[in-house]
Amino acid sequence: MTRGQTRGLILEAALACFLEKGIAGTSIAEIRARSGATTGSIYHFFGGKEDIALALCAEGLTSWAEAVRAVPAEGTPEAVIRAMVVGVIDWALENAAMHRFLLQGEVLAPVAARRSEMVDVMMEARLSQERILRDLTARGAIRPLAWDLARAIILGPAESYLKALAQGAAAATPEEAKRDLGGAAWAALRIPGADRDKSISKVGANAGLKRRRVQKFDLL
Amino acid sequence: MTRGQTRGLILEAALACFLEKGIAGTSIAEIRARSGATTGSIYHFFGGKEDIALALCAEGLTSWAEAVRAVPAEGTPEAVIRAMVVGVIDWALENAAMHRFLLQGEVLAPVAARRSEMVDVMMEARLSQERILRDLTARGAIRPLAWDLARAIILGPAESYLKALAQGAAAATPEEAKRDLGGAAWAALRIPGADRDKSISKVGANAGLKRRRVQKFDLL
Amino acid sequence: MTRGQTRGLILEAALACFLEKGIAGTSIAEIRARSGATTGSIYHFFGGKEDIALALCAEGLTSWAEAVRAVPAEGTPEAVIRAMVVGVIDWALENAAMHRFLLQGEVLAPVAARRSEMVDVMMEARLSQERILRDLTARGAIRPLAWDLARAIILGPAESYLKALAQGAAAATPEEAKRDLGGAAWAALRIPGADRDKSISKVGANAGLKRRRVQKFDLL
Amino acid sequence: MTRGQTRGLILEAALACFLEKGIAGTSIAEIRARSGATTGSIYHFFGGKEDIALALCAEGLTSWAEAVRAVPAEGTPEAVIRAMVVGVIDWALENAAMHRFLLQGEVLAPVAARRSEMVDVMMEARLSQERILRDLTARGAIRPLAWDLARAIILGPAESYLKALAQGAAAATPEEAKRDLGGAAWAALRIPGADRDKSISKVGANAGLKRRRVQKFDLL
DNA sequence: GATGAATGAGTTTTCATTCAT
DNA sequence: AATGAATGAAAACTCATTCAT
Repeated sequence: MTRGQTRGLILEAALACFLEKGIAGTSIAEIRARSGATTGSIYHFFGGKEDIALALCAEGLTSWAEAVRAVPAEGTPEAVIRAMVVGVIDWALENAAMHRFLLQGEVLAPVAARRSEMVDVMMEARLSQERILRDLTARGAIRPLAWDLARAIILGPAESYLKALAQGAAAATPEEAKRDLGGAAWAALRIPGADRDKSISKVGANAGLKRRRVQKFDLL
Repeated sequence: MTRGQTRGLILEAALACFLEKGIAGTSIAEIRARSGATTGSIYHFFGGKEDIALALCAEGLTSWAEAVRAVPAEGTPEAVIRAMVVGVIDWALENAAMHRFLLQGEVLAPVAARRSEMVDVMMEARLSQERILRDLTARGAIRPLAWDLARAIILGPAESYLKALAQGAAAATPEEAKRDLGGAAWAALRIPGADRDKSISKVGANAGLKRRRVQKFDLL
Repeated sequence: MTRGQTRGLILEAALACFLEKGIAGTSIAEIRARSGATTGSIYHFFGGKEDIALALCAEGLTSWAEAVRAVPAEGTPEAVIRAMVVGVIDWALENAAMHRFLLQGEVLAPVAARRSEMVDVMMEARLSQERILRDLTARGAIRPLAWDLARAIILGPAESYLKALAQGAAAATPEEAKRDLGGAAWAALRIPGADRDKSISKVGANAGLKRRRVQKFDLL
Repeated sequence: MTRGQTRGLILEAALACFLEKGIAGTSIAEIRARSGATTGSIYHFFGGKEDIALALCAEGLTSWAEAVRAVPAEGTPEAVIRAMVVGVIDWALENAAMHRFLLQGEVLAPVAARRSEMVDVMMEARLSQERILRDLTARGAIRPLAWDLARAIILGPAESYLKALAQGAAAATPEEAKRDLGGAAWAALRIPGADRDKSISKVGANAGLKRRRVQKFDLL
């Protein structure tokens, strides 16, 4: 094994295996064979299969959180809502393997339980979504809905579509999805009579935003 | 073991185990311990672990399909859309464990492979959803979207909410969710200028409805 | 494997292996080979290697405790002291393998930690020794020594001899040892001028005997 | 790692590990963790685990042999016997860890097999004990007992006491033990009617001392 | 129907040891 | 001297499944 890259090869191979057969369905031997690493090396770098999954998870969640935080919060309300939908879909397309890995139900629960740094990363990402939505609501730019329902309305359809896409069961192209699901989210949240072009110059002060405790997480 | 209920206890225990650790992550020994049945009993009633999962799956899918088909297809377009959302949420709340079980990625593929009658049950349920949406589209009652996108817009938010609810991370009550997510779905799909009260008397002929190939399945 | 005797065969084989190579030095594979049982059977009956050792230990300690309690506490003081020495040596000779097993330092510590029933068994055995010695002391039949020193004086030499015997390094025969070590113990504890033939009819009331806490154990 | 003390740290850590879990039960990784040294360092200084044990053993045996040889063989028989008991207890108290290490059954056999110079060291030490006892016996100063029984009578109780002490189960203080176990040994070996003060001026010629084959070794 | 001992292949994990840096 | 990645054989352990009772 070429020195210094073993750890990465193991993670790469493990991700591929986990996607094909699930974590529980993958054996260390398969990871070993696929990565070219030896048994000893795998246990040199990781505590075991679950630890590999956790490492992948940390990597994926960090990347996802960055993407979430990178969603622009400025522009018209419609642009902001659409950007959220586009952000999710783009990240999932660019990180297809990781996205499917994180969707595997068995993945996130152990992370929340064991890796508190990861919990913080996710909290922060969700907070940035919450901040945007609460601000739009406060400014009367979208309908006054419970924050988690607004989030479900914006991101739920995207996730539904992405799941179908991952399974090869999607009829619409990603471009159509971004356009139509973004449009649908805006249509669902906009206030019919309101001005349409009040652009947001800067997200207002987060005054009164209280961090509610959220114990478990999902990407969407 | 009290006579005649062993089989049920095994299914119950298996469902709980599968939810906690996934099918592959659950061992027969765990089902044995949780159900109080003996190894021999389990193999008396079932062919093995996968067979138990299949039995659970068949039970769940049948119940789900009934719920889907029971959604009234008559009334105003808005009422129909809202009924779809309410139907999903109600079924999931009444069958919480089964709902989460069927959402596990590893569940449905083996069913599709082994139990062709289950595939028919699922196809028929999905077809009934598709039929309704295509009909609404054809009549100009909702926006003309790809069928899978329309489905994602209606059911995606509900699923998102249900996930949060199952994790204890939902702020809104089920009643709020049904009302607001139903409303959002309708707002997203309705055609702004159209008459609002054209009620559907009967779902039109399935004319032109072509059964597209769907390789994998998801409830939502 | 003939039904119903597997567990015993495993214990038997394990004892032989442990004596030859120590617990840590014995592999499950060796126990499997020697017992004729399969890996699965070993894990069916025991939790692992340490659990087998614990089971052996429990067996051995119970047998030892019975032997200790069976030592007659009546007769002349000299006879009582000699009986203690003889009791230890006889038990060790009759249970040679178990005796050597229990002498392996690694054995007793985990037992004390994990099996409280065993701790009770040993406490009781030691208590019966303590009772006898305290009674002799109280009656002025032996020198007034700390109870643990009296015990060391009586049983220490026997244990020393038995260790040498187990290693094939003993020059004296067991008969000589019982006679001479019994005699030595009596010579060491008797009070020179005292009557020699005050026979004990019955061990006196255990008045004032307070059970001191003893946390760790050794056979002798 | 501070220069020049790595080797010592490794030995120290290894001794602690060996005492806790035995040699076979200790892994190089544990010694590494406990010593703070790296795998490479350990193999730089030692050939492997057994080599570390051997080094410890050599160190301990040399110290023990010196203590044994330092026991004064002159004075009254009683003083000589008492000095043997005191010598053993004092050495064990000053070298508590090493004492317990050398008592572990698995320790001495490999040494005897691999390090012939160590065998000589041990033989010589035992020989010096044997010489004293044979001389006392020959002069009629103590009872005529098999040499190994005399040794057991003198050192067995001390060892019994030391074991209890190491386990925290000893009631008597070391001072009491030295006094009372020394006294007991003398009481057990003295010849009742004999003169009490025949002091030994010099250990007699080793006339007739035949070196018996001793296959295995024990400190006591 | 029910029981739980028995099976043995497969999987996970440990560990002494080597070696390039 | 020191480091820690890499190795791979050996050991520990799991588990679905069979079967005599």
